[in-house]
Amino acid sequence: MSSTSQAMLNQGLFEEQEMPAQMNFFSFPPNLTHPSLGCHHSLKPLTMPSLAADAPSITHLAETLILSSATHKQREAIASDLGGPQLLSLQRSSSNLRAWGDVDDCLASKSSVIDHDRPGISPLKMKKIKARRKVREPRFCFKTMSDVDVLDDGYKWRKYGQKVVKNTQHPRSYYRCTKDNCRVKKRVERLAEDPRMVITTYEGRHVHSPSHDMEDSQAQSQLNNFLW
DNA sequence: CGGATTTGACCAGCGC
DNA sequence: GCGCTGGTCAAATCCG
Repeated sequence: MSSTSQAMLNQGLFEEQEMPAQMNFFSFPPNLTHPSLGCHHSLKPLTMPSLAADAPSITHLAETLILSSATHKQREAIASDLGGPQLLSLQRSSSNLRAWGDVDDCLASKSSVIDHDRPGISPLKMKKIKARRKVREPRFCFKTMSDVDVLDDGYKWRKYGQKVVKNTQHPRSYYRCTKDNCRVKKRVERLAEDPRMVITTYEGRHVHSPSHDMEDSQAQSQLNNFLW
């Protein structure tokens, strides 16, 4: 386990919160650790963007996480700590409608529905929709408590920008996956109200595996079988 | 010397 | 149309 990973503290799972940027927001640490488990299970944050093509299974993912990684007793302990199964359900709220809309679009395109085949939508409106869609890919956000800004998620990132955003004290950093043809991006910023909290936002979907091997590979690979 | 980071400039979306 | 803001580009700089 890397020092970066060790710096992370859990914040609870799938606790949806209001975010100004209208995105799916999870308090979901990249490296999930639960005391009732004898080991930690590294969950790559990019698991979440990968769900964009299979949005209805987000709740299933949470359930899979628990069901696949622990004994019956341990599952009960986790569920109890999480406040019951309702916390594992990702609801569609007003705060993430746009992101969900993109997910829906993704699902629609998966079923081979072509935009211009849709009846009742004017070409102008379609153009506007496409213009917005070009900018807004499904995004997924994680909140972790960490001393370091860049969390070790197994992928290699190159920083391409930094910006001070309005009403925040801390700059937002922009990263791009270094892999060729992989257009995944992530943004990293610290929470204004609590600088100890790091907000990591992923956008896009990796077309490759992580760039380096993770430790405790057995549990890792077992879990990955469910997630990738 | 090559790759990564920094940082000011530029661009595009959005609200008024 | 204009100004504000977030996101990206790319030249300069840093660093191993």
